Amino acid sequence: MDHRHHIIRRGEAPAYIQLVNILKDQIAEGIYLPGDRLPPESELCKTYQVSSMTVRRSINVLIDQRIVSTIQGSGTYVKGPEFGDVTFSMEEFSNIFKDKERTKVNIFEVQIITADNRAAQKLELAAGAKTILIKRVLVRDGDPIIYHKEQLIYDPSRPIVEAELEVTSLHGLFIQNRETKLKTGKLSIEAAVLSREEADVLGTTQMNPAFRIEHVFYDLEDKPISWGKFICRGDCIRFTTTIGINAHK
Amino acid sequence: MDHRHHIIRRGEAPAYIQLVNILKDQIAEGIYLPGDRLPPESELCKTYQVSSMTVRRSINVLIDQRIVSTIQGSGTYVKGPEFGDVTFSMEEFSNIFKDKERTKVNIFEVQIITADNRAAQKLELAAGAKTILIKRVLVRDGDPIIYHKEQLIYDPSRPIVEAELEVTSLHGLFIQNRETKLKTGKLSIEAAVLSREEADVLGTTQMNPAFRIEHVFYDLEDKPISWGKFICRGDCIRFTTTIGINAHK
DNA sequence: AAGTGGTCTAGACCACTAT
DNA sequence: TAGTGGTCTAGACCACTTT
Repeated sequence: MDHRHHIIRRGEAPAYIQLVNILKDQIAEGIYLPGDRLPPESELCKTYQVSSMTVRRSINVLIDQRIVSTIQGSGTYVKGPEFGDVTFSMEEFSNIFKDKERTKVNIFEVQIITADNRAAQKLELAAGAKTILIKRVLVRDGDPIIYHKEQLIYDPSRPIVEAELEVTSLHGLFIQNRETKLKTGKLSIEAAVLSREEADVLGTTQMNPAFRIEHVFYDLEDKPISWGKFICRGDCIRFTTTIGINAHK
Repeated sequence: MDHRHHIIRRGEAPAYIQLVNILKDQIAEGIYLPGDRLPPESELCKTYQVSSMTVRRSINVLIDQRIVSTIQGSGTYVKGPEFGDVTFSMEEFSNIFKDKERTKVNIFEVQIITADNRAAQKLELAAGAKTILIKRVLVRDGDPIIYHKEQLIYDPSRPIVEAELEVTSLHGLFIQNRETKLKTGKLSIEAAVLSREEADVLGTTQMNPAFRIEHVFYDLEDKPISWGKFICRGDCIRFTTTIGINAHK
């Protein structure tokens, strides 16, 4: 592979991006190996005829991408791929919800129930407080693939209106809108096997593998709004990612 | 909560970090709500007495953190938390391997076998080629929690030496070292239930939930080196993360 | 035309590391 | 002390949106 050794002005990508790509190419080709020191920034300035700020910005991008790390006063060093740096994105998962042509959300149960200990703890409620239980199923191409079970805090002083339910509506969670009342959330993924009820809802057999994604959402005052779980058929969902240098072309 | 409205020079955090925190605080307090436009950068320059480059850098940090997004020529807008932005880190998982006090890796099987179709495809080998099969189990505090099954390409023209096995040794994967020969990898997580063999190795009962993390690692020439799976007891591993604004204090 | 985000410079200054 | 990373400025220029 041939790689560029200078930066094109006018109408090309920004200089700092071009420099990022040049350095990434050189690392990917093995010109700089893990542990090697890159040329000092002052030298990169001269070589590529850019200012120190531009070089700095390029290096910062490489640091963000965990391709290099720096030691002040010493140099910039190429990192090897590290397992601990790996992240999995929920984007694929989220895209299932956004594809309105193929997917449909059915609410099949809504009722007001008394929170059990676990729910009360998660929602920071007194034991015996009331919550709204919502059960939804997400259907893609006619097949149920995600079962969502959620409890919302129920404040008797305020009437429940549809808009209230919308607070954590699946649509609102995945598509940005101006009415979002959520500030933060905590999520955790665990491996599970389907219970009888879950298997029934998802139209599959009990004991099949599944992901359970538990969530608690909080409002602007950091008070819990809802607690629930997405139960996803394991044969429909898989999280993938890459480690190391992602090709930029 | 009281929040600062000016930037402290001398000995404090860098100006751009302080500005990031000021803006994050204001968003967290609801002064700017999702969909709102932040003050123009020129105004932030005047208000906080910093240069445009410094403001820009702060905004870039907020963009990276998915707290705001910008529309050129229009403004900088506060985002609400979005599911698609969520990522899960393998850091917790990786830390299990790094804790050398509590964890031990046992190789309990090494043999040369003929690659089946699936292995040959993943490793880009001709059908019937030979691979080295390695089975390891990771034990923490005496309990087996992760079972690692891996096939390395076997090149008869090169003798197999210990160093060769080290290429994808668990240690090398998790701790950065200068001998890393890997360039990239592909990883995917699936939900699974333990097979008979897996349950035996992990000392638990069949049909328990588990994560299976499949991996393919590639060398500098983008040729596959190894293919394998980590099988993790579901009751030992859980991936957690947060959504929205992370408190900076 | 005016306002807003986005890139870039040339150099200053500071903090840290190596020798 | 010399070299290296890290922050910051004051202003220039460009691309895009809004009015």
